[in-house]
Amino acid sequence: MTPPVPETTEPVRGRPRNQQTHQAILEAARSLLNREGESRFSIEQVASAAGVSKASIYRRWPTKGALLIELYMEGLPEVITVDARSLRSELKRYLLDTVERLQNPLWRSILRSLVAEGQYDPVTAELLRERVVAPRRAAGSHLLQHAVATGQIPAGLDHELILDLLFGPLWYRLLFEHAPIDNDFAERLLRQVEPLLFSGSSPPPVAASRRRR
Amino acid sequence: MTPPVPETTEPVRGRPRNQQTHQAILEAARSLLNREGESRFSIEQVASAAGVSKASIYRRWPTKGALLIELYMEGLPEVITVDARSLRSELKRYLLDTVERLQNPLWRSILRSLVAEGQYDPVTAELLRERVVAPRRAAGSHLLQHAVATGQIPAGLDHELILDLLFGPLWYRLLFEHAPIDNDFAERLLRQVEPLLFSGSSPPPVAASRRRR
Amino acid sequence: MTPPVPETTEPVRGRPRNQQTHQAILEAARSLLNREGESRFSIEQVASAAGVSKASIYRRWPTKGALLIELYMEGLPEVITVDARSLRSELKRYLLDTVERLQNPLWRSILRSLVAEGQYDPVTAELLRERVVAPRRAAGSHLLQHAVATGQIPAGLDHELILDLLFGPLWYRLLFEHAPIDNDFAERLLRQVEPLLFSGSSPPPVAASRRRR
Amino acid sequence: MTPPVPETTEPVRGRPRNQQTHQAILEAARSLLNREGESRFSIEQVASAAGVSKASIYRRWPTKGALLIELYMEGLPEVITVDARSLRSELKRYLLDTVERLQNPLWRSILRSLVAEGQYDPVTAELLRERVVAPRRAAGSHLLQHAVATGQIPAGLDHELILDLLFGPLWYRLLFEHAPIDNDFAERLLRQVEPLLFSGSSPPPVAASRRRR
DNA sequence: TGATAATCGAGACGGTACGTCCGGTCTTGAC
DNA sequence: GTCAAGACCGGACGTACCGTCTCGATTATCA
Repeated sequence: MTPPVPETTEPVRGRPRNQQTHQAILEAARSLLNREGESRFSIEQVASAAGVSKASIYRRWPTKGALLIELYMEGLPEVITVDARSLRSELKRYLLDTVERLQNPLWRSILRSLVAEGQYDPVTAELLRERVVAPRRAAGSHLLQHAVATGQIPAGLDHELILDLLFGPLWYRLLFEHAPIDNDFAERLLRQVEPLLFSGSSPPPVAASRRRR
Repeated sequence: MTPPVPETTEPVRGRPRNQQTHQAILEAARSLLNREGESRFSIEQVASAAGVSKASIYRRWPTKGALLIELYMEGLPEVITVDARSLRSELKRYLLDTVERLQNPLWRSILRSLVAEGQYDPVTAELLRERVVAPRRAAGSHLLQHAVATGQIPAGLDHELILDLLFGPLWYRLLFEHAPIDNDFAERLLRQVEPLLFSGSSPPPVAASRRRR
Repeated sequence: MTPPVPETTEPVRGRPRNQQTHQAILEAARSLLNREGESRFSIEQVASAAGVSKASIYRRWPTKGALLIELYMEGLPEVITVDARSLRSELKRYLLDTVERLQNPLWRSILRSLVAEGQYDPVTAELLRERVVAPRRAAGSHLLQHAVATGQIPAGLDHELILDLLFGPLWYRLLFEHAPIDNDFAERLLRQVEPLLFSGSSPPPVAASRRRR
Repeated sequence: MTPPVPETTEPVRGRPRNQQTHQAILEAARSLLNREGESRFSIEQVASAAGVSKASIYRRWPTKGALLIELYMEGLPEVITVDARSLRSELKRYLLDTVERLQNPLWRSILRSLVAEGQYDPVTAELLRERVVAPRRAAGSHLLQHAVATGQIPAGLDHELILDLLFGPLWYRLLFEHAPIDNDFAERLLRQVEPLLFSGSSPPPVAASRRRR
């Protein structure tokens, strides 16, 4: 998706792909996923709901997982502009955004289907790591490094583990639904994780965070 | 789970279930799951591998998920004796045990299949919550409450969230395999979460984290 | 059924068969067959409808066909008293009796199920010939022979073929239902077959038959 | 049946059916039926013997009965050219042809399976009447009418009943196998039925049988 | 009074078949 | 080369019956 190099628009031989077909497929897939949990998400149903041949789907996406990933990407902001100046506010912003997206049944359905698919299909599993898990972790990692560089947090923290603590609970609640994913959850999650970041040996920089409340 | 009281053991009408059949099914299921990720886990294959009719499986487990849950339960210690005297050592023990179990491909396969199944089948989802998620959370919750009562940790901690922080990362790594689940992970997880519990240096813990409330 | 030799009532060891069970099975079978054509006639359903175990059925009747035959026999008069004095009146009586029985859905259902079963199961096929087809043909044959002896019909007629002409059309209409089996049918059948019998070289004995109309 | 007019041959959408698959199914079905009476005729076995998926069979024939009917039709001459000039010779030709076909175990097997199936499945029953029973009766009826028109047989005969007398005995012997269906049978059947048609010695037939009406 | 034995209901058991759904691939004619 | 349509094989689904079997309980005859 969104290749960095513009790839010299290779001259496209034969009939060009119909953009309407493309959209119809995505639209149908979305509407099927919206009927959350109501039976398995199948290519067959997408095709018939979109009035499209199965081949037209497989031509575009080699795998159910790939289609799901595309739907997932669509729901994300084009560019993730990270204001790395304040770690605290960035974390908060990220969590609240995520929580908001996860209120949407479609979004939840996409992610849950992706995880389900990924447990059996290694290709989807790889996509899931590459496109969903890794980028988020990379962004988080970058944020933490920058915060170290700017003295917001001490060096020597276990960044990997901190990212697990941030993302783990979100997936946990998404997949098992033992408890809601809402703003309250986001705030309590932050409140738990923050002390791990700003608990420097010397007086922790509590001031800034307080002002923001 | 499996109530200790025999509940008036109703008089066994009809031909009793064959324990060998029962074991053959479980055995076959285990061996199929062991060939991790290699195609979907299907009742059909379990039946044929066990030399058993499909009906004999459906007679015992109404659902693929129910069978998986049984396999999951088998791998657990009958009674979870929690030595609640020391929260710190109990947490460590629990995490190391869990990590060890998760080294086993079969165990991982069972849990991953369960999650996958649970994303589509509401019955399995419910089983998953009831038999897998809830008991663990209950035990953890009990542990924390006892630790409060014995003054090991301050009152007023956000137990729910702490449990999310403990279990979330485990599932996160299990399902996405972006990083290993090993003793090192367990120790680092503990090292991160402990300060949230034992925040103050000496017994009665009052700290920055509490002030923030 | 009804063995000619009384067979010395062998001493019956063990618990005797329950006559109520016996009747319950037959009753249930009848009621299932009465719901004509509504799904296959299965031992399983008979057992459950009769509140009886399948074993109790198989103990009495080795085969679905055997059970059906028993139901068939039940619908017949104990003794078939043939008044062989007048072939003409006997034929008429037989046909009208048969037609009347075939008005009964249960009776039709039994015979149709028997034929269906007999096409696949050689044991039922044999039963069908022995118990249903052969006795009727034997009676008819006997009747014809007596009529020859008493000079009612000429010698040298093709008895076998005449029996085929009498019974064939009945089964034909029963199995394909292209036309009803009613009194009109019986009378027209008789009217066609009679000339084949009473078409002696010399004036046929028309008088008697006319008076009966 | 298979109307001569091509009925605007709708433009064949999608991948056309594979004629080899089609033939493989019919071939497998035939070979299974040839192993006469050896177990029930099942779609499952046809599929596996033909190396074809069950779906490919159900796509073509909605019902076991429909497949059997197709096999039945295949064994018939495309067009039934009836030389109506001589009723006597036509009847003889028809009966001898039929008898010859019924010597073939496959043919017998098809018809017997069809009858069995038709006793339980109303759809097959209807097909059986429409495709097997009715056309033959229609042809016979037409023959008789023509014979009346050309003065070969008297008007006023009971055509329906005569057809029952011709076809009934054939089915009767086919289904119960109490006696063979051979040329001798055909000839004796004819010999019995003919007098009913050509009752008078010379052309314009008026006879005892007519007076009885 | 027991021992023996066939019955009873319930229901488990391995099989076979049912008819449907989906996965991914392939094959048409039309564009 | 794409498109819709839809055929194709394979595999799984969950259900229904088949005829046999194995239980504990019951009910008779024989010793």
